[in-house]
Amino acid sequence: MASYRKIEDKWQRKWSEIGLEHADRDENPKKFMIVFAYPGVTGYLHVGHMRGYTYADAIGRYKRMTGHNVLFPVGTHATGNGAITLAHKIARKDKETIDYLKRNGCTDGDLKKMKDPVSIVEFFNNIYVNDYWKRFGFIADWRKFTCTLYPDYQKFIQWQFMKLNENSLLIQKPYFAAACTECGPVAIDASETDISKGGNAETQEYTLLKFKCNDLFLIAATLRPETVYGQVNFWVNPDVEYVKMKKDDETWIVSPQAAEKLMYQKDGCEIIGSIKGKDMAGWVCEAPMIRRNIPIFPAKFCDPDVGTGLVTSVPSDAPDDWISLHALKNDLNAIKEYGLTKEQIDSAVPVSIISMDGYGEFPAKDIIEMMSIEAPGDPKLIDAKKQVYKDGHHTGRMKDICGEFAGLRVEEAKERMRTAMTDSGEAELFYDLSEEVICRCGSRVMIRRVDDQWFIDYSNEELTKRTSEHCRKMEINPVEYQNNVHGVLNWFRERACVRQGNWLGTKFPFDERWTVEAISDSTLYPVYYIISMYANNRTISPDQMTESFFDHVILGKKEPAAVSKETGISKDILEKIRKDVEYWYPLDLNLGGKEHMTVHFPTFLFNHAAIFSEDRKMLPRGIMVHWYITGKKSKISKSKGGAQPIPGAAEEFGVDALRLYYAHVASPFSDVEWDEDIVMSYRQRLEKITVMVEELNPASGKTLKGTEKTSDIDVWIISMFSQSVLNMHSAMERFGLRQMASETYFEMFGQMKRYLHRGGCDPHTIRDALKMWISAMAPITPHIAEELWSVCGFEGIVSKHQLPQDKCLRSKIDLDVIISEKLIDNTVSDILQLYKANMRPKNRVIIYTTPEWKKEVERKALSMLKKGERRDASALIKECMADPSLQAHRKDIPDFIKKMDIITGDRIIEKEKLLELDEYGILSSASAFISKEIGTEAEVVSADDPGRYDPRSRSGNAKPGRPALYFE
RNA sequence: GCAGAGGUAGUCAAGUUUGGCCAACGACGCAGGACUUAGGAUCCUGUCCUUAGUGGUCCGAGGGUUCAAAUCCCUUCCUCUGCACCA
Repeated sequence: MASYRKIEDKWQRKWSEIGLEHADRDENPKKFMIVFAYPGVTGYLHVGHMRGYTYADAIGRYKRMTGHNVLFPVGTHATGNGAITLAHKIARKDKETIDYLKRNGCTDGDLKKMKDPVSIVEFFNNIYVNDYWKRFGFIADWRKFTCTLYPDYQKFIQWQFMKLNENSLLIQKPYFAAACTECGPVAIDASETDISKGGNAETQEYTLLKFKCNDLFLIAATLRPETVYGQVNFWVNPDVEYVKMKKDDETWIVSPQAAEKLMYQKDGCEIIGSIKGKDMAGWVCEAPMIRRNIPIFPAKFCDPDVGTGLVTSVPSDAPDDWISLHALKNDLNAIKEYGLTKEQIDSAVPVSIISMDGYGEFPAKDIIEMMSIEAPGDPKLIDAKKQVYKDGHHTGRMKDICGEFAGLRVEEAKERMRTAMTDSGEAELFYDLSEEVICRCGSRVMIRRVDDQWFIDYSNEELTKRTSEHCRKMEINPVEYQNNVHGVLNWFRERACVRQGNWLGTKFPFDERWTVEAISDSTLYPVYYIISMYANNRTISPDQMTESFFDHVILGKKEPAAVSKETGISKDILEKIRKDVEYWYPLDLNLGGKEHMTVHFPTFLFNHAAIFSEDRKMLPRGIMVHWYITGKKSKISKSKGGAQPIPGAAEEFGVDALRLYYAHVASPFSDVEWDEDIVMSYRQRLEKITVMVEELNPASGKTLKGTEKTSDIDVWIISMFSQSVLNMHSAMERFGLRQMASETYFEMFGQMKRYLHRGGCDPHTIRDALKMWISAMAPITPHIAEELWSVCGFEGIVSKHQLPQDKCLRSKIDLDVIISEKLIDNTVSDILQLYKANMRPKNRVIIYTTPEWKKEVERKALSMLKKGERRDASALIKECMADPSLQAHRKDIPDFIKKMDIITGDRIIEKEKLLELDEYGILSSASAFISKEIGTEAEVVSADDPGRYDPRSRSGNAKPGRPALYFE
């Protein structure tokens, strides 16, 4: 066989030549439309990414081979700032980036072309299509390729937002977003795509508590508003110079850093002066909620970067407060230095406010003792704080002292108390990041209030209900996701859908200062694949893609004549596109990685439900989620410099070996660790199969010198193959690619091996079997399948061949033959089992068949079972005793019945067949084969032969399907 | 925190929905043999202990239901994943 690369090229060219990839509407009512969630254009992909894409192609090919007209379009998602960031890095010759690009095959010439974001997207679009998808032999309709930056795609997105608006699903309200002071909104995630530091930061919601002190308000920020009943004093950092900030008609005191942050979130802020921390020590202020005067004490743990730099003290539940208060009480110098009075110090007595499992009166004290923390500033205090916070949140209840909140769980009290205080004007909300975040540009990222943010209202109850109901009718895999997608839909709230700043994407149609963000422009797009070709081949221009145009072709609204007049698109073309949409939609399967479960898939479902609200037959039919290929020990062969590039892997292993690897290595619903040795073992498996098929090749005429008479074994192989293909069909109803692969590359291979081993050699049988086998290979390993198909001289190309269907397959399955062959195999393996126990025959093995009376007893048991009677040994014994034909064996019957297996379900039919078998005939005619297998002469003796040779009375061990044995 | 997934023999990994062909598919690894090639070979056999085909133990741990549990129920330990302007 020629090299993999040659074979791959040859057949890919062939498929293209005959237009296999073109998906056009026709008269076939069975259509299948499949997409995978298109990738974001952020650089090269690696071998892990091909897993899901390969599933999509294999499913598409399978559907094509089972009578479907298949549409499998592909595209890319370039919205966002990935390409912008990359362009910057290339421009400033960032070493890491350049190395990474070159490692993946990027040349200096390519680099020169990658000057601006758009050319970068074009560059990668080309790589994805040619080096990944075409290289892997995908049969996708390339004419329909689209990218989110294309002007026609953007017209589609604008239309989509008009429709959302029409359905009252766009709302505007203030929003607190992470944003760079220079670049605008940024995404904070661990991969740090937008930012250079702080990927693990979280947005925290603080409650700003206002402490009145004459005409000033000291502002403390807390994450635990429920602890206000435990406030006994207030902390300032004596070393910090705080600012006085005018806030509407109040004057607030906060740290300078906090003032800056507040100005991004609140109106009417103005810095009007400053005040030293140490000057405030010794003051008294009024605590919110409890309305009690508490003293202000100095403490160095107040960090001006965290919250407001001022802290309210709840020693009962805050370890920092407990230990600082304790330290202060013993620090006479400090008391003197800051002019604190003894009364003040004595007044600060911890108040027990929350009861928690595993803690006493003062949780803060307990944890400090448990962790043996001795002084303020101990780094262990961070963990102590987290622990108390967590335990309190889970198990805590408010004590009686907490007024109207007494008895509430902490979780609930937190919400209620915060609301009570914000309502009364004693508190306000404030958002901050849990750690410092720095933008790619070097500026600090802050939480900024955006007054007129647009949202898609996914919290809309009617929409959620409708979407959720539709999900029940869908085919969603894995079933776990089908079950909990409803929870995800309910959990969805409004989602900010547009943003400002440096960002590639579609302009928001109602306000062009905004750009549609990356999730919201990739929800309804599968339907656009049906239309994109007409824009790609310039049948229509983006200008002509007006609201009416999409209303007509997607929703079937408006008269074609009117739309034609408005857009200048001919009526014929409009009708053609509309018919295409009606033909291909709904989408049959959307396939994507597990990361899509909580964001993309829900919005995909929501948007379809929203936009096709009047045409429910257009709602998607299926979703399949797949898990990842991960790097070895969390890094994909990092020693070799990162993940293996796709073209290199294709070269090394061959595309089909990789495709088989993805399909078979594990369930799609679990992560797999990339391991080259395992990929190699799949390559070897394909080689074994190739060698076997080539040797069997009916066209070569070099083997097959047998009797050429159809025998049991020929019936057997066709039965087994039919059963395997039948199993494939039933597995593929839920897209069970792994089982399909298992049947084809393991079961059928093993069956063919056994057929040859057993002496099978009928050319007609082999021809029929190969046809089935090779066509079963075509969805997963199409190149090798085509090559073998052609080597065997079969007509046409296998990718267009139809797999035999259920009815035809069932008619070819001969259960009797399958069971007789199983009897033979069982006999052989029983004998080998005895060899294992170190028993070896000196001369020969005698095989005794089952006596008729035992079969009769089992028949009676079966008929009782079939009548629906419970298995009842004593009734069965009675019935057998009464049967005159069993008289001779009365003594053995009870013992035999006790040892009988329990049979249920489908096995009843099999058992019935087994009881009708002519064991003696079958085993006698297979005795030559058996002898060969066991390496000793085998002789078959009927148990019902009264004069049989049976020196050790072994024949009594026989039962139906399991002959008795005697070694001598 | 919220939500979800999972622990199966040396390794990877099926089986769990619907309890009974389960000592538990398969692959890899390992051992022995065949062949005779220098190929990441191929073919056969074995791979928990024990044994005339039996019996014992076994599916994270501990209980329970049942004639029967890897599978159902409860408790417990451990691991992993996703969480919204990141696709």
